[in-house]
Amino acid sequence: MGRASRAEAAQHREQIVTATAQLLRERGSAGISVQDVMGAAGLSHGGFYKHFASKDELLGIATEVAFGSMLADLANLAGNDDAWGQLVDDYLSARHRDEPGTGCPNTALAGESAHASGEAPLRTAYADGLAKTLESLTTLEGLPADREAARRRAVVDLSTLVGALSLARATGKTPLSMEILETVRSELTARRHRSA
Amino acid sequence: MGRASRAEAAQHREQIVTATAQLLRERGSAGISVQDVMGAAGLSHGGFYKHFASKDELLGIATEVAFGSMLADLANLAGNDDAWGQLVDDYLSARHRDEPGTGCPNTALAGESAHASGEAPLRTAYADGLAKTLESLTTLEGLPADREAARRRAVVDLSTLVGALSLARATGKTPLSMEILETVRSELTARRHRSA
DNA sequence: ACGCTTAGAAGTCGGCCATCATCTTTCTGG
DNA sequence: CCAGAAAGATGATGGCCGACTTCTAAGCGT
Repeated sequence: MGRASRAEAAQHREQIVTATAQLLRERGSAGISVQDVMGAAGLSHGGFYKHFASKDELLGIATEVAFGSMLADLANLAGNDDAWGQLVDDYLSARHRDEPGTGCPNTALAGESAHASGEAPLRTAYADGLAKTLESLTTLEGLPADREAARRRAVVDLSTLVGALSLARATGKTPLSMEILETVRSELTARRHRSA
Repeated sequence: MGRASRAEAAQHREQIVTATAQLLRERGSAGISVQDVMGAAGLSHGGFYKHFASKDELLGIATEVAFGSMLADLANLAGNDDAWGQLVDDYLSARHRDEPGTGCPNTALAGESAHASGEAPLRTAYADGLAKTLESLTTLEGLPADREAARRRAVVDLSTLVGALSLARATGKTPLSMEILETVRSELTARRHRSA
């Protein structure tokens, strides 16, 4: 294949980023190679550096994209009534546990960000995404009146969601994994109803 | 150097395992090489396979050791009154965030276990360690009477602790990281006092 | 003391990130 | 409209580092 048009090239770039955003959440940064992501986009590995300066740069961009789609889903949920119940049920579902590639980057990429160096693009993208997640959660579930209380509750609830999903994923498809999901799910919905 | 005596060899093996248990929690399995762990024990990389069948086997053993010391610490805490407050303060401290190598494997190795294959020694060791952690937490904070409620609370509380520490580590030494630690810490101690 | 076993050291093979020469095709200025 | 220039993609290549195997020599039982 010779050369692609500008539109095609842009599309290729988007495919690379999209594929990386998924593979990164599934396997982690060490689990994917440049060849992997180029192959997923249907391209050869050589042209990668016409699109990105380094693998690290791509990981940062993919992290932004992953957070972007997740925040969009969260915003869509805002209109729904009982948005909180929906959120908890989806987040702590067996489906979300088994499909990290399309799931919440706060959980899937926490370890990646922790191991990345301080200046790595992935780390800054993660910090930005987490901050936006907390803002969105705060406005989602909090009344404007007691905004500070809503913020605190958002921090605690997100911690619980992320921790429960992490533990469930670490144990795979086992009874213990299901116990964690179900216990936290019922406890979290009950707690919200109590204070609502 | 030719060969070491049996006692020296056993000591070498223990050094390898201990160093791995720390490095694994700090950098993750992909972040450490056989050369790294052998170098940490003061040896050359070649002799590794006289001690372990594979890197995966070592990671499993190191995971067991990490959980073992952590469970011992947890058992020591049981005698103390206000063990819960102690636990929360230690777990969500800046020190624990910044020193994963000596910290809780439930958090540090959750992502590793999630990415490992179903039969990997690390994964089975993690599942076993998590189960024991939950049992220990259940007996620590629950009255024998309502054991089921104690178990449920242990699951939720551990999820919250693991999630908060994961998020704090992902954001490093930033104001957001401190906010997460402090918010969850105060919320968790308050919740316990309320129900005690 | 002797040979067999075993711990350790050097070597091997493969994969990964990044680069380059080359080719093909698309933009662009006259 | 068209030729030169540049961009996009390819396959080969380099250098490096990884897990694992093969050689060597020092302990240990008899």
